[in-house]
Amino acid sequence: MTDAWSLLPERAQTLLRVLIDRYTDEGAPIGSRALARMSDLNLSPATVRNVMADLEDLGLVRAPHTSSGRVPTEFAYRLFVDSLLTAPGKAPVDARRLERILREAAEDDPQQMADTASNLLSSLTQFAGVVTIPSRARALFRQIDFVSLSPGRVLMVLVTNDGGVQNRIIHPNKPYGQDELTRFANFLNERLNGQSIQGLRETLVAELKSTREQIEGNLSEAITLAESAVEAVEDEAGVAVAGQVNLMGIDELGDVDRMRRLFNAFAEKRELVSLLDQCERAQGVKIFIGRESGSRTFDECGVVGASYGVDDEVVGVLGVIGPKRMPYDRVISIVDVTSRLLSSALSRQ
Amino acid sequence: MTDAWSLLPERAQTLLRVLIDRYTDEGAPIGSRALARMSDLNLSPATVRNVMADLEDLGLVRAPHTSSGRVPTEFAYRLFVDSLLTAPGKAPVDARRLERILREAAEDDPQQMADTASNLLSSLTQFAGVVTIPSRARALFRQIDFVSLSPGRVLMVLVTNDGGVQNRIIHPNKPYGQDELTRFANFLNERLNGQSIQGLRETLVAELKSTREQIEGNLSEAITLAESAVEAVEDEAGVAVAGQVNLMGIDELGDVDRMRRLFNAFAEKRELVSLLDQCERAQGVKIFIGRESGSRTFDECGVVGASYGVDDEVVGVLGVIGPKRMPYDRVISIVDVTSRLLSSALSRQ
DNA sequence: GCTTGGCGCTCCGGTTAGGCGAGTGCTAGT
DNA sequence: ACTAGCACTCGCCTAACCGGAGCGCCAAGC
Repeated sequence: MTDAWSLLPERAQTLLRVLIDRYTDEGAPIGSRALARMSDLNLSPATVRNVMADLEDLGLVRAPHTSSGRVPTEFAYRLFVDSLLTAPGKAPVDARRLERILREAAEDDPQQMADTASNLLSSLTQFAGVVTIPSRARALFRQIDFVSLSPGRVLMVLVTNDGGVQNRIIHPNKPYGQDELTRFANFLNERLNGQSIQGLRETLVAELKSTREQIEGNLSEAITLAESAVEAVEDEAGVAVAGQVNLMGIDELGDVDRMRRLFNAFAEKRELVSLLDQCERAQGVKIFIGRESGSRTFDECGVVGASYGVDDEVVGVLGVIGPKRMPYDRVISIVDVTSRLLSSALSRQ
Repeated sequence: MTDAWSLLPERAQTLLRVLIDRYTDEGAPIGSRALARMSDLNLSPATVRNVMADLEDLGLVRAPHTSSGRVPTEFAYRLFVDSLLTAPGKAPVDARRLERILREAAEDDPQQMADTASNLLSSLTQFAGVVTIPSRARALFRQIDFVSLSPGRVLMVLVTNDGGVQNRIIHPNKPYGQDELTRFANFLNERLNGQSIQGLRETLVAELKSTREQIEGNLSEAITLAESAVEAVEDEAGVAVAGQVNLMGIDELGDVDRMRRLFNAFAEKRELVSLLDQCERAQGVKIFIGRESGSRTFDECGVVGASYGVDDEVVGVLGVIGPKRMPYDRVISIVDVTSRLLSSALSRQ
C-alpha cells in the first residue's frame, strides 16, 4: 500500500487531520463551520462542505444522518495512523523517569515488571494497559528444589536466571523422603545449570537414557519430576492488565451488554492474549482499529501494541486498548517508548 | 436486640416476606393488588394497603413516591436477614461436589485455592465472589533458599508447610557468593524448621544475640536476610476476586460513575480487604446491607461474608458482594457452606 | 372491630406536537 | 475557484397530554 494519505489534496489532508483531532476528543460530529474556524486555512464553511463531500465519496468521512456534522471513518483513522507511523514520532514522554521505574521493576520478578508496565501504560494513556508476562521458556535454568510436604505431595520450586520463580505441587508415584528428594535436586542442579528451559525437555530425555544404564539408584525418577517443572513453565501464560476501569463509561463502547463482554474478555484473558499475539510478528508498533482486530468483542476498540524482548528475540507483547477514537499519536509514542524501555531494562540486568 | 421480626403481627410478617421476595427479583415497587394476589392469605388489596401503612410507620417499607407500590427498606432487609440467621439454614447446594473441588484446589497452593473458591462463589450466586488468601503468617517454616542472581542481587525463596511459596529479590549490603548463601540457608533451615512464621522475628532476634557471641563466621548476616523473608510474608495481602462482571448492569448500583468507583475498589482491593476483615471477628455469617458497610463505595451493595480457618483459628475471610436487593437466604447458605468446606479442606490436608 | 369495595386523587411513563439550532446541498453570483 | 444565501432536513428539548397503576380515605358489611 503506497501512502494513500499523502495522495490526498493538501487541503483535504489538513481538514481531515483537524477533523480527526477534534472528533477524537469531543466524540461528536463536527460541522463545517466549526471546522472552517478551527483549521487556520481561512476558508468559508461552504468550501469546507465541498471538501467534505469529496472525502465522503472516498469513504473517509460520513454523516451519521442527513445534515449533521461529519465523523471520520475507520478507514480514515487507518490512513491517518499509517501516516503517523511513517513519520518520525517524537517522544513527548519523560523517558528518563519511565526508564528508572521500569528498571527497578525489572530487577524484581517478571510478574512485577509486567504489573508495573501495564500500570504505567494505563495511567499515561488513561486507557487500559496490557502486558504479557514473559514466558520463562527462554530463561536459563538456575536451580531446582523439591520439598516434601506430606507423603505423596512434593513441592517443586524452579528458579530461573531472570529471578523468576515457578512452583507447583506434584504427586509422584512413589512417596519419597526429603533426603531422597534433596539428592534428586542436587543431581539435577549439577547437570542442568545454565541450560535454557526451552531445550530442557530434550536434555532430560537424553539424560534419562544415559542414566538408566547406570544403576545409580533411582535418579531417573528425578528426571520425571523435573519434567513436571517444564510443564509448569509451559502452562503459564500470564498477562498483566491495568486500568480497565478507564474504559468504563466511554459511551461509544456501547450498551451495558457490549461493555460486559469487553470486561469479560479482560477477565478471561484468553482472547486478549490472542489479540496481542498478533503484534509479535510485527516490527515496531502495530495497530488495530475497530474490526481490524478480527474479534467481535473489540470491534469498537482501538488497539496499539508492540513487542518487547532481548537481543532481537521477542519475549513478550504489550499494548493499550481504548476506544477507536483515540489520540493515536500520543498513544503510539507511549507504547513505542515503553516497549523500548522495557526491552532495554531487560537486556541490561 | 431481641428478634424484632417475630414481634410483628403474623400477617405483616408474611406480607413483608412476600414483598421482599418479589422485590428481590423484580427490583420494582410492588403494589397492593399484586401483593394481595401473591400472598395466599386471600386478602383484599385494601387490607394489604392498611398493613402496608403500618409497616411504613415502622420504617419497614416505603413508597418511592405518592401512590406507587412499596419497597422494603434496608431496615426491613436487616430484620429479615436476622430472622434467617436464627432460623436453621438448609443447604440447598450440592455440598458433595463443592467439597471435592475445594479439596483438590487446597492441595495446590493457597493462591489457587482462593481463586477456585471465589470462582465458585461468583458462579453459584451470580454476584462477585471474594476470598482473601490466607496469610502465611500462621503457617510453619519449612525451608528457605537463597539463590545468587548477580552480584548484589539475591533471590530468597521461602516455603511454608502449607505448600505456599514466597519469593522476593533482596539486595544485601555485601555481595555473597552462592557457597556462602547456601551455608546461610543450611544454618537457617536447621534452626527454624517447624517454627511459625509469626513468631519468627523474635526467634531471629534471639538467635542473632546468641550467634554474635560465637565468632562463627558471619552467620548473623543470614539472620538479616531471613528477616526480609518475614517482611515478604507480612507485605502480602492477597485477595482473589471473581465475577465482578456480574455486577455490571445491575441498575440500582447506579450511574456509570458509581459503578466505576465500585470497580475501582475491586481493582485496588484495599477497601475490599478492610470491608471483609470486619467479618473476621464474627462467628458464622456476617452481613452488611447498604450503608452498614460504612464505606461509601458499597452503600448500594449487600455483602455476605464469613471467615474460614483451621482449628478455631481464623486464617481468611470470604464473601459475596452484590446489590442490596439480593436473595439473602440463598447467598447466606452458599457462603456458609463454602466457608465450612474451605475450613475442612484446609484442616485435613 | 376488622375487612372490604368504591371513589377521588397523585404520580409516573410514554407519546405527541411544536420550536430551535445546527448543518447540509444546491445554486447563483463574484 | 470561492463564497453567500436559501430552503430543507434532522436531532433534540420542552411542554402538554393521556392512560395506568396505585394509594388514602371513607363508609358500608360481616
